[in-house]
Amino acid sequence: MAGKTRITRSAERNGDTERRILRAARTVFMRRGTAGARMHEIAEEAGVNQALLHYYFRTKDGLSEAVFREAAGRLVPAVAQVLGSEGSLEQKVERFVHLYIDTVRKTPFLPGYILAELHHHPERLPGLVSRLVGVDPVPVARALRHRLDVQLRERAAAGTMRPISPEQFLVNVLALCVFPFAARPMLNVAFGMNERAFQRFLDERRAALPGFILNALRP
Amino acid sequence: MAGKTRITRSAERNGDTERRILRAARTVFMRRGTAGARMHEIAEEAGVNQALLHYYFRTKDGLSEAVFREAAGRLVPAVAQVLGSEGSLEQKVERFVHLYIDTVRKTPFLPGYILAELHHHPERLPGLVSRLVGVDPVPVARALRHRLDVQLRERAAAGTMRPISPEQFLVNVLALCVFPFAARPMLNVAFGMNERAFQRFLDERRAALPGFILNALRP
DNA sequence: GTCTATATTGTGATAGAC
DNA sequence: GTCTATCACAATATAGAC
Repeated sequence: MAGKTRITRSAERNGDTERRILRAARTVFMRRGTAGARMHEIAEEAGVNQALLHYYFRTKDGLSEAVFREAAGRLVPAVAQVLGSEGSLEQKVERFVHLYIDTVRKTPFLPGYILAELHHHPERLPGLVSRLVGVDPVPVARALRHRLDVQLRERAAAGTMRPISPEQFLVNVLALCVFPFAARPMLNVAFGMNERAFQRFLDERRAALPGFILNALRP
Repeated sequence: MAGKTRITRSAERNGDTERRILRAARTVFMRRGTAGARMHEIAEEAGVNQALLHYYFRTKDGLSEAVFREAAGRLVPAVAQVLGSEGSLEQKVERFVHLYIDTVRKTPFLPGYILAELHHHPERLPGLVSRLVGVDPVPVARALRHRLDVQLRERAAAGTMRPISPEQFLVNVLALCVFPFAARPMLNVAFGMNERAFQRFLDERRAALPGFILNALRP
């Protein structure tokens, strides 16, 4: 019967306070952005005192970096993995579309948050990716780009695909996957799209997008 | 020789202080976001005293709304205009791509700023668009959507185009135009794309995108 | 209209009891 | 580890001279 027997608040003491804080921070940072987020709100959301945030993460900056790192850590590896994998362009495109939509669907604020953060703190990206991958990201990106380039050129030479630069190709694929999430509020207003309609929209998109992309490159 | 003859600071008194402030605010809000922007920095950027910002715009919130309204006011009408115009789908797509890229190129931070703002303050959008257009935006959007729908259905029935919903169609077009700007920082890192390379990238895109989109919908 | 000085709040962070 | 109380400073906003 040692330890705290009394339960002081609704959230029972279970030792995973740090995770609770991180989770709350994720929620708040994603909806308010780093600059707009308030430590007070995070503490409230986590059901703990504000001082505890500092106990675990010293500063707001530390907390925000932990959140951002974790958030980006969900997407960057997924992208790199699919692009780096063996397989035809068709397979890569389909895998990527499915993986991206399935992943982000669970945390739909993620893309908007990441884009916004990168927009306001572009300097964070290189350091972040380095830490994620453990190596300098620039040569890795270059290698991936190169492999894609080779595949696209082969196809163009064989006449089975229109010529397109790997940069344009990648931006097209990313754009079509990312934008619907980043622009969710716009869709809400412009199309009166509620949560259910948005989910249907995503289902439809998941199925149609690979064909759309590949068809666009037919000769 | 009445009035102020002496020029106290590098920026000469020319009476358009309000515009100078608004311009500075636009710059700062776009790069820092509304929450991250500091009135102090705006005043410095405008070359005036901080108190003047309050003289002209009372509060930071007032200033930020003026900026956001002006920013969105550059894009929303352009979108509506093209979509509402007469002409074939081919014409609309090409016009839109060209208009969008040409417009935004001059202020490349605009899309990222708008997406970020809408992400953090989705409640602002309806009120904003109403004020811009002067009427309730929802029926207008519905009407535009409907016209597009009719055109798409006609094409599908004639067998000259794959069936696609107007929502998916619009999101595709917007995504392909908007994303490169919103993701500019990512491109910078991932492809080592400097300003000149980005401009070339946009030229290429402006030329290729209409074909890409229309080709994707070939039967 | 524009400035300097100052009031007033908001917000991140720490000290110290328990 | 968690709380309450409080500090220190940053940031918005106002008063009032010129």
